[in-house]
Amino acid sequence: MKYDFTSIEKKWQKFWEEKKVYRVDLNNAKEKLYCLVMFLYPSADKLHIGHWYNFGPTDTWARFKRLNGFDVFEPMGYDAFGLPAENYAIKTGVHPQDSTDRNISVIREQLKTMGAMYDFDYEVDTSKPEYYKWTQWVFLQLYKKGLAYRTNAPVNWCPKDQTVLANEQVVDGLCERCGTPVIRKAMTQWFFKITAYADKLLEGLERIDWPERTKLMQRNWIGRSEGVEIQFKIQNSQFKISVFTTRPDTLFGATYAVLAPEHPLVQEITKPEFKSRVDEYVEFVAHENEIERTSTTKEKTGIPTGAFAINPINGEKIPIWIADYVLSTYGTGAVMAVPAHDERDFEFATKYKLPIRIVVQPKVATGSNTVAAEPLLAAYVDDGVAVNSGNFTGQESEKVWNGIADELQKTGAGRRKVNYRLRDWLLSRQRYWGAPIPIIHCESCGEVPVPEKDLPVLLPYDVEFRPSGESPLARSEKFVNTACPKCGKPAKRDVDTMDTFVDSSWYFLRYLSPHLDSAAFDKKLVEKWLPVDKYVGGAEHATMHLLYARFVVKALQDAGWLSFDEPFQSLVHQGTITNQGAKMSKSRGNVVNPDQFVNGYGGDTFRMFLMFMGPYDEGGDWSDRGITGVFRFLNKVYELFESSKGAAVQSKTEFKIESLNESERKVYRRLNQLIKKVTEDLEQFRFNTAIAALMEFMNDYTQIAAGGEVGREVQNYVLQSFNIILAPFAPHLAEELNEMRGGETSIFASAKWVKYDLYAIEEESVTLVVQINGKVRARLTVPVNSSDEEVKSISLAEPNVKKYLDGKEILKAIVVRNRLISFVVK
RNA sequence: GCCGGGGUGGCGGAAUUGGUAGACGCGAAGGACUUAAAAUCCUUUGGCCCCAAACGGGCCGUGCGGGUUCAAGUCCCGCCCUCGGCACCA
Repeated sequence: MKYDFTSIEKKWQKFWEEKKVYRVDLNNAKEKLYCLVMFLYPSADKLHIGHWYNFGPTDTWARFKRLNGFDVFEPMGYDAFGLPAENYAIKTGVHPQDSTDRNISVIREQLKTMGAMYDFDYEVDTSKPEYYKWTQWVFLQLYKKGLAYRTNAPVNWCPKDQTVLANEQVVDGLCERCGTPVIRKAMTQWFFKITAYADKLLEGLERIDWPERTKLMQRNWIGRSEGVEIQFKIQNSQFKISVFTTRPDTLFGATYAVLAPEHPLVQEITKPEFKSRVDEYVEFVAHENEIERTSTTKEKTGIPTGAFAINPINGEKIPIWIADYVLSTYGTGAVMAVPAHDERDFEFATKYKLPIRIVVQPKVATGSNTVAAEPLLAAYVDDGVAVNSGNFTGQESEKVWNGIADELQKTGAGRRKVNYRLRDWLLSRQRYWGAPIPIIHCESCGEVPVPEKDLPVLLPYDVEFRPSGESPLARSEKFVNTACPKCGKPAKRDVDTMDTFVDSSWYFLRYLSPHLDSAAFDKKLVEKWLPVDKYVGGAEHATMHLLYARFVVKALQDAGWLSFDEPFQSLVHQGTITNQGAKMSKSRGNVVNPDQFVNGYGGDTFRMFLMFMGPYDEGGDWSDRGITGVFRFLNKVYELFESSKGAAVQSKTEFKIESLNESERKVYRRLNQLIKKVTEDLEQFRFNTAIAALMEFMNDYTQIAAGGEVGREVQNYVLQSFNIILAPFAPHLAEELNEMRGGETSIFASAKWVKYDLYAIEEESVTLVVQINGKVRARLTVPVNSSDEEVKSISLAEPNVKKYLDGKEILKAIVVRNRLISFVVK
């Protein structure tokens, strides 16, 4: 019989589903293990290679854990709300709900061909009222804690599509869909106060097992910086400007101050004779688009206001400018400019001929490190010794930093302050396909949250969702008009929907009880199963989903709903699979469809090939070259089992190595080495080397066994063990082979991972090299753990060694046990 | 510009963390089986060289240039290329 992967895979998929092999008793599990992949975005009706690459290997790890006795919960679901479905609808007229439902039913069938342990009774679908009712509930919990608020803020606006865009839809300042430069527009928007958790989000990173680079990205994104907020009085004015600086030690070097053009004080302080030019400039900046405004290569522009600020440290009068390089959204929206010690200020001061004063000199002023007298060629931004700094002159930067901060604090002109780069999370979308925000606006009561008993606020099906600049829901009279829950008078619903990242920031809580209709999640189960033990997904979510989910969990903990504050204890990123160097995407037309490989080689071969390609976290450029290697391997395995059909499934599991003949001993040793290798590699997601080891073993085993010296008992033991360690990689095939050998149930229900015999692993002899002055001159085979003296005398007897030692004096001989001997000669 | 990952045969990639570079697989070449092809199996396969030949020996070789060491893909210094993230965050 040939390896008929098509019927084998169908057969076992059906078996698993019917027998509910992967059903976990969530309440009574003893060794819980929650293994999670980032759920699917069903914007297209097909899985692509990236999904397989994410899900397949993760399932292999999960199966490995299951065989090791864990109660593994491995769910799958759909992140079904979102723009792609809506855009598709706008283009084709197919309602997003219809296209999403259709896509999901196709995808679900495709998922089954992967042979993962998903229990489809535990699916979640974020676009279903039974799910988003609880997304709305989550919103209300945050709202109650004062963590959701509405305010007027600048958002990304695409003038062509007449719609607001999510940040992630703005690529290099352009609208992702039509390529039009995005502009900023002030609109009243909903925010989550994620900045209130900045320090907690930083602190939590210390306690979780995540890739360092991901933690670093989050740290950078949060961007904590310690500094001082300093008040500058304004000459002849009751106003003050407040600036944030991380370099109070350079305060004596401040030669001007700058406000962001949007700063509220601009209108107040501008001198009448400067007003028309200032207004003109503010108008000009407002019309700059995102690329122009944020480009670092663009020349900075600015204009004086005619007003002057008083430097609180020395009473000096400095001009106040407005300039586009100061952001209104960070710190106080105003800076003190120290051109000698800040690159941006230096560039600006040089351009506008503003004074530059050196107040820090390098500690050791030697060579190129010397800061020469003016004119400076570049800003000196490092620490050093203060100069031109009043009483502080001569002190080191750090001392000056604290000295000036203390003095400002004493005089009330400043205070130490921590600032963050992180902004609050803008969660409202003027879009149709999302969860409605459960808020009602009442003329007499104002903003009123929808009472929890009235959830869900249903998303109406029959809505004109083509974009026109206002929320599509605003056009649905039926939706908008309601009664105020407080006073009963006519009121209007909030017409915005939530960012899909809200949906995905709590779904891992819902999986355990997806059909529960009395709560968002089953508290008892969540306490038992969370945090997620292993979370696997793309690194592109490092500063979005992975940050949002951490925030929501922390907020829910503070609201008393959870007892833990980190959702994902351990995180792994799969690498990205590219095609001809570019990310696979529909718009590039370079998406590779996995079906052709599933049909041509089978799901087992395909998932195994993806694991064999290279290190899991590196991904790589797609090529199907090599898939035949894995296919051949599985064929060989199949044929080997086929040829020994009828051998007992129950076999001896341990042998005394002394009682075996030479071939058997070799096989037994190789097998135990293999088990050790695969066990260690799987633990660390090193699938490629584990598979290479499986192949090596097969090669060696068939060769040794061909000698005919390997007895039946040992053969049985080898097949039995080999099949178990193969099972996580090729689950369908393993089931079939197990059945061939008389197994009566699923191998995943009956078998246990094989323990290796440390004693059996040790080799009897090793090959070691002889080096003379660093060059390899001979290789010898000696008994393992031979003594240094033995090794030395054996190597000295080698002809080639003799040749090179002839007439030389041995200065040193270094022996590395079981590795090498190295002679140093003269 | 800043931060992080990575450069190893024709290709995907191994290498116990300083100790036999190129495991495993693909591809290629030659051979066996076959009327033929496919499939399968066997042999060879980093480059150059010495020898009549060897399953013998030598030299070079892990992006480039230096260094440390008995020994460097691995450590140090200085560059180049590439991928990812951030990008006027004061």
